[in-house]
Amino acid sequence: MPEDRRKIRTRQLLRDSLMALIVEKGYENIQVQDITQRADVARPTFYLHYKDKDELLFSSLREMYEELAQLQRPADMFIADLQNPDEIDSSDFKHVADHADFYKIMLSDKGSIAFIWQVTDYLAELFEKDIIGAVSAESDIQPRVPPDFLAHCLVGMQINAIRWWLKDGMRHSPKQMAQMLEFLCLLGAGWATGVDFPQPNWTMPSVD
Amino acid sequence: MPEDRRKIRTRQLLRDSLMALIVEKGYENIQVQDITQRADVARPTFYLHYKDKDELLFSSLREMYEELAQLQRPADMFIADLQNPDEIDSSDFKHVADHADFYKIMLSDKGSIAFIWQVTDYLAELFEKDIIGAVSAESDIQPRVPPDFLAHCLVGMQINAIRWWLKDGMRHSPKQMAQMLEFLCLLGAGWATGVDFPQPNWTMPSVD
Amino acid sequence: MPEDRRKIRTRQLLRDSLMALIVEKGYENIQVQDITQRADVARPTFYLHYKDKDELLFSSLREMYEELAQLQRPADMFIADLQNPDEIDSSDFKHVADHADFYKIMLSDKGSIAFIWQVTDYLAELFEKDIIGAVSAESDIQPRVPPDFLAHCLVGMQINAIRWWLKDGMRHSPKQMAQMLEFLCLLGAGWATGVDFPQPNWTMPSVD
Amino acid sequence: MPEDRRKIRTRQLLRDSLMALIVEKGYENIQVQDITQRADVARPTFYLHYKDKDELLFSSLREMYEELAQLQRPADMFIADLQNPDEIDSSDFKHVADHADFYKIMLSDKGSIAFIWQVTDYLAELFEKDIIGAVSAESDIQPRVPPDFLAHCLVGMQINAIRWWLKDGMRHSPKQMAQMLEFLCLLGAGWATGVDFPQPNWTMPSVD
DNA sequence: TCCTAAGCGAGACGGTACGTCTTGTCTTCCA
DNA sequence: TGGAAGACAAGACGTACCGTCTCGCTTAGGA
Repeated sequence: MPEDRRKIRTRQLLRDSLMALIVEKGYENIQVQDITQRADVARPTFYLHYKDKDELLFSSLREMYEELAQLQRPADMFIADLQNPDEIDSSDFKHVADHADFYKIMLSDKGSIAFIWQVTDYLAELFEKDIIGAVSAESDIQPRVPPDFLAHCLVGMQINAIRWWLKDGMRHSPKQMAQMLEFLCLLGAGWATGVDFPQPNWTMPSVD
Repeated sequence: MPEDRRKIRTRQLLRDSLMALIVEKGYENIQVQDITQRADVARPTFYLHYKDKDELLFSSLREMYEELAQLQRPADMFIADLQNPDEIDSSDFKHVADHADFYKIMLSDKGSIAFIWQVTDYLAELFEKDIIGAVSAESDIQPRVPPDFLAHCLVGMQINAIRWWLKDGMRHSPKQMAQMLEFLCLLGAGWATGVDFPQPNWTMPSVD
Repeated sequence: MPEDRRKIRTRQLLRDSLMALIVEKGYENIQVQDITQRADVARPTFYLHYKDKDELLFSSLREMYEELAQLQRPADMFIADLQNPDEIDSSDFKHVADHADFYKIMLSDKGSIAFIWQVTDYLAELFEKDIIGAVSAESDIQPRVPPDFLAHCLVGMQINAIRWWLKDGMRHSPKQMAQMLEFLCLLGAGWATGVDFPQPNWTMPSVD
Repeated sequence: MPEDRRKIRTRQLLRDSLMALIVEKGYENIQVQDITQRADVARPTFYLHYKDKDELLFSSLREMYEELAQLQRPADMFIADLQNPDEIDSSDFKHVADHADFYKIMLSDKGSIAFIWQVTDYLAELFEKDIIGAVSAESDIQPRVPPDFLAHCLVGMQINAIRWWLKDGMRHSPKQMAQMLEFLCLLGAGWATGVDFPQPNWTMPSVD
C-alpha cells in the first residue's frame, strides 16, 4: 500500500515547520496554527496527521534518532579505552553540534519536559544494557550500585554536559567534550578535580 | 509596613492549593481556576498576588528552599570523607523524601521545565563554589576540566539519581542514596562497576 | 447520446437516500455525507450530479410533482360544485396521504423554507390562473380583491390545512379534508362557524 | 437580584445586531461571528447568553411581541362588524409595516422555518380561542368544521396575505389589507370573486 | 471484440464556522 | 472602600462539514 505522496509531503512540511519554529520561539510557545501557517497547510489538516504538537515532535525525533543510531558504534558505548583518548566515540556530541540550535532551545526553559524525560529514559535504557554487558564480560566482578541507578546518573551527566556545552557557547570540540565526559564518568570527580581519594572498600547494602 | 494579615493568609492558601494540586494532577495540567477554587478565593484575586502560575510556584519554592538551606551544612557539600561514609550528608535526600509526592511529579512528564533548569542552575552554582573551594584549598592542584562543567555534570547526576530513586519506589534509605551518589561522584563509574581503570594522565587542552 | 446507465442509477440512489433521510432526521439536519453514505456512493460523486442538498431536493420534487400533475383534473381546480360535495377533487390530499411521512417533516421545524415558499408560489400561480379563469368566465363580474392576493390566501389555507391534518394524526379522510377546505374557501369562516353575516356591499378601493 | 447592567447591554447589542443582519443578508446566512462582530462583542461571549442563533431570535421576538400584544384589542380579534369596515382592527398590518424589512426577509427563502411554524402555531392558538368564544357566545350554533382546523386555515391566510402584501410592494394600506382579509375570512372566496354560490347544507361528518 | 473515455471510490486537502476553554482585565455590587 | 463575583475580550483549541482535487480502477458503449 504505497502511501499517498501528498500525505508524505504534508508530513514533511509540518516537521520542517516545527523544527524551524522550535529554534525561533521555543517549543512551549509554538501553537498548532503557527506550524500549519508556516507549512502552508490548513489547520484541520494538522489533526489528520498528528494528535497534537507532542506527537509531531516525537515523530520528528524518531526520524532524527533513527538516522543517529546508524552513526553510532554498535556496541561498547560505555567502555572506552582511556589509554587511547583519541578513539573515544564523539558521535553524540557531533550530532548535537549539527542540531545545536534545536538542542539549545530544547535544553532550556523553552523546551519540553516530555522531551527531556523521554530522551533520558531512552538513553538510560541503552546505557544500562551497556553497563550490564561490561560487568558480565568479566567474571568475578560485582557492581557496587544498581546498574539502572548508574545508568540514570550517567545519562544525567551526559545531558547536562551537553547543556553546559551549548550554554557555554560550544567553545570545546565534540571530541574534547566526549573525552572529558568519558573520563569523568569512568574515573569520577576525584580524578576530575585532581584531588586524590583513597579507594574505600564500601559496598551498598542490599535493599531487598 | 506590616503586611495585611489577610494578604498573607490568601497567599498561603494559594500556595497550599498549588502544592496539593501538583501532586494531584501534575503541574502543567493545573489551571489558575483550579488553584483559586481549591483555595476558596476568587480567580481575579489570584492576579492581585501573582502574575501567573510560575510566579506562584517559584515563590512557594523559595519558601521551601529557605527552610532547606538551614538544614544543610554551610560548606563542604562537595568533599566528603570517603573513609567515614556514615557521616556523608544526606539532608537533600531526606528533604526529597519529605516531599516525595511533590518531586515525583515535578521530575516527571507532568512537571515543569522551568523548575528543572531553575533548580539545576541554582545547584550548579552552589556546586561550582564548593568545587573551586575544594580545589583551591590544596595548592599545586590543577583541575582537569572546567569547574562549571563538572558542577553541571554532578547536578545532572544528583537530579537523575533522585528521579531514579523516586521511580524505583524509594527502596533505598536517604543515607544509602547519599552514599552511593557521593562515591559515584568522587570515584566514578569505574569504581561503581568495579571495573578497574588505569589512571591515565590526560588533561583537557585549554579552549581559550 | 444515451445517458450512462450508471449515472442514472447513482442519481436514483441519491434521491432515494435523501427521501429516506428526510423522514428519519429532518431535512435541515441532513448532511451530504449522510446522503452519500446511505446511497453507498463516494461523497465527491454527489457533486458530480448536484450542486447541493437543495438542488437534489428540488430535482426529486420535480419528479414527484410531474407524477402528481397527471392525476389532477386539468382545470376547474378552483370552482367546485358545492351541491355535489362528493365530486370535489381530493387528489391533493390523497397525494399527501401517500407521502405523509415526508410532508409531516417538511411542514415542521425540520423542513426546508425553500420548499415551503417554492411550493407556495407554484401553487399560487396555478390558483391565480383558475381564479382569473373563473371570473372571466362570467361577464359582468368584478373581483373584489386582487386575484393574486386571493390566490396566496387560498394557498396559505391549503398548506396549513394539510399541516393541521398531519399534526392531527390524519383522523379525517382525504375526501373530508377536501370538502372542508373547499367549503371554507368558497363560503368563508362565516359559513364555517355557522355564524350568519349580512353580505355587505364593500369593494376594495383601487390602489393604482 | 438586579441583573448586571453590562449583561443587559450586551444582550441588547446582540439583538440589535441580529435584527440588522437579518435584513441585510437573510437569517439562514447569518453566522454567530457576524452577530458578535457587528455587536462589537467577543464570540465566546455570545454563548454566555444564548445557546445559538435561534435562541437569540426567539428571545428577540418575544420582546417584540410583548410590545405588540399591548397594542391589540384585548378580545374580538376574530369577529368584526362587517357593516363598519372602518373599525376593523389593522394593528397587525401596522406592526408588519413597522418592521417591513424584517418580515420581508423572514417570509422569504432567507427566513427561518422555525420562525414560520412557531408564529403559525402561536397565532393559531389565539385564533382558536377567539373562534370558540365567538361560537359559544351564541347558543344553538354548531361549528361545521373543527375550530383548530379553522384556526390554522385562517392563520395560513393571514401569513400568506402578509407575504403577498410585502412582495407586492406594500401598495395597499394596512387598513385595506385588514379589511380584505377580514371579508375574505368571514365571507370566503365566493364573496371575494363575486361569484355567487348557493349555501349548501353540508356538515362535516364526525371523525370520532 | 477491443479500447477508450466516462463514471466512480478513495481519500487528502483548503477553507470556514463551530462551540469550548483558559487567561487576564475590568466592572459591579456588597459587606 | 476593598475584595468577591462575574462579565468580558482575546485567542487558541479540536471538530465538523463543505466543496475541490487527484489518483487509479472499472466498466459501458462506440469503433
